[in-house]
Amino acid sequence: MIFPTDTLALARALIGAVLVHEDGAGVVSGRIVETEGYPPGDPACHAYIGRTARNAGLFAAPGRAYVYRIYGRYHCLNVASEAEGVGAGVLLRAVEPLEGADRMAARRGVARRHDLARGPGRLAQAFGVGLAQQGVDFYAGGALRLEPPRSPCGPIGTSGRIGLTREADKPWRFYERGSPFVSGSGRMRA
DNA sequence: TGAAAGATTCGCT
DNA sequence: GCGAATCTTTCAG
Repeated sequence: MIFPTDTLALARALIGAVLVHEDGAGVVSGRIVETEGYPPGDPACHAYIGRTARNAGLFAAPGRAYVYRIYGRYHCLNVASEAEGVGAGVLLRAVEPLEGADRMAARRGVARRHDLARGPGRLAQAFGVGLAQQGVDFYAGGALRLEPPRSPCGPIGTSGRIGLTREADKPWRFYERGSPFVSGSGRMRA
């Protein structure tokens, strides 16, 4: 497999990789610029409390999609990692739109390119990803898939994770330095 | 059966 | 920059 199974290694490797989603109307794709890792045993990980109906996707084989609803309004897209039966994954937080930016804008209702997929909920909405994509294999080359970086990515930075109330200080957030598409500046929370 | 918390976003001040 | 919206899942009694 071109992507590692170790959670944090995967989170880093995904920076610069390309997320592609083909739906009935066309292709949307984007270059991943921000991720967060949720390793096994992490108190902030959904799987930490044990396997439930909701987080079962995290226990799937590496490379499977785990989609969950947050705050009742939005979806977040994750990639399962480690091994089947282990609850861990990587959250995709932001991408730089490549193809289909106009379709993202239509779905999101915004015109500014850097606002199309900056943030987990926005990313899922822009790509048209929802619970229907639960358990999809990113490595199988299907409608929803991950592709290797098309161009060398810039320097990668790390920081504490965003939006968490526990373990937020762990440096398990990865992002491309200097990219205007990361959600880091301007919307950090304590 | 009831109550609280959560990996967020949008809108108004 | 700060506070509200919104609903599913999970924990407690």
